[in-house]
Amino acid sequence: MRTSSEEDYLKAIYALSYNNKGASTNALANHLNMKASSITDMLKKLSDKGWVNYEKYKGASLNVDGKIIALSIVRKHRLWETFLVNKLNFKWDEVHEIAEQLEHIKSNELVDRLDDFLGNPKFDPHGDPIPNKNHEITDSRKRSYLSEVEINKDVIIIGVKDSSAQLLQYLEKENMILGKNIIVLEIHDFDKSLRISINGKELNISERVAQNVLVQTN
Amino acid sequence: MRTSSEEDYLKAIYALSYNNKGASTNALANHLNMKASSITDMLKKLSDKGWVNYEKYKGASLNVDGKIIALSIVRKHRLWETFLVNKLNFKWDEVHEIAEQLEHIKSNELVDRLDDFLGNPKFDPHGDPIPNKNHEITDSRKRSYLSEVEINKDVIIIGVKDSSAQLLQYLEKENMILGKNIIVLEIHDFDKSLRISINGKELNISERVAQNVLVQTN
DNA sequence: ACTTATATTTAGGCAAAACTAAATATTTTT
DNA sequence: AAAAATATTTAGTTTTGCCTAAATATAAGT
Repeated sequence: MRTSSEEDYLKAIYALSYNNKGASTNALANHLNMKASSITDMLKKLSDKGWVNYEKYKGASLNVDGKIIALSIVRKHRLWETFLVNKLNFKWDEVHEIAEQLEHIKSNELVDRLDDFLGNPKFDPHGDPIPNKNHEITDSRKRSYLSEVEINKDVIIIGVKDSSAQLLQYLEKENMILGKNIIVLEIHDFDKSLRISINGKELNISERVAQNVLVQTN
Repeated sequence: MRTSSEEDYLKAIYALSYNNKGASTNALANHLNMKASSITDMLKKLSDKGWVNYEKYKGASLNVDGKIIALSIVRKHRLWETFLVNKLNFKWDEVHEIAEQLEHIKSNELVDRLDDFLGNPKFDPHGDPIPNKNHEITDSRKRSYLSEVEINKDVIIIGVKDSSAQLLQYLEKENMILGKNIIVLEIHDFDKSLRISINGKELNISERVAQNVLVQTN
């Protein structure tokens, strides 16, 4: 058995682990809004429970069992977000907090039935891929952040990195919503801000925003 | 703000309070599977928070604020059970545990949207009335337990008292499911067991079972 | 009414999960 | 390579919500 808190840590380690690298204590503390000492405590515990590889001063990474748990939480989170948007008509910037609670509900039967009820969706309302029953993510789309797209390439918005309500509301206001086509027209040297074309209109956005918008490039 | 644990206590006090009487420490301990000393601790806390009237050695009752909270939890529990049965095709004996978790999800918006999504149901799959947005229960049906029904009266199953999986499975096996008509043919003196007619067939059931089956008598 | 039984409370303790402050490692800068 | 800055861990504390054991209050039986 495991607690919601443990699940949150596993999910955070998963989120912060790029290309086989683990997550540092400070990065986790920052991500989870906690003090570093609390992270150290929990990493020891998760290591004892056999879900995490942890070595003093060297951060933590998920082992096979830990990754399965993390992916099952991600799966639940994204399925519930899909439910909230597709069935209960929430907007995509309103669902994160609720899904943070729902992802901890324990019942495999429930998750699988919810999956079927939603029509086994492959992506959630933010464009993120939903792991399947076997904890596999299959996302064949080539994706990158808008800040890294080459000029004049036609791309489609498929998600965001930071799913804070502030960012989502900003994007909504500028009509930069899921599925929209974007062309990067110019990158200004002095601040790396972008001039983009969307809906036939031109628009300037900051580097910060571009770094948080996920696009499909093929 | 309040914890899931506090919500469980308020719900338990509500469940054990008949005709303006409160709930005793021991009754609560039994209902919640905890020790009496734990109950005393929490009753003091709930009293300090202004949700419960508590006097030493005299048990606890809900005040107006506490009752509103309890009813909002009951409302969530019953709406989620309805969702699980009506939308995800669970059977009525499989949903209690999951609903015990879901009832603690915090979001008024979510509850109200769920209510609408389900078509504003008045009763849950066990036949219990669902409190409305304003925490009012309106159940005009005349109800009693099967053990108290007069002989030869035609009644309809509308719920159960003890919603344990064992009882629900027993009822399902005997085809005593929600909405079925029943006539009590005879009450055996020596053990108060009942001979009833259901689906045109005759059947014997124990007093214990009859005491747990809720029926509509008008 | 007094004794016994039952119910409830008090007192003290424990584990989980967070914290602060101090100590120690590691990394970066000069 | 030493000093300074940053990151991490250790040690000790707090709160929540439960527990056990002992003390006390209430209820029941004779």
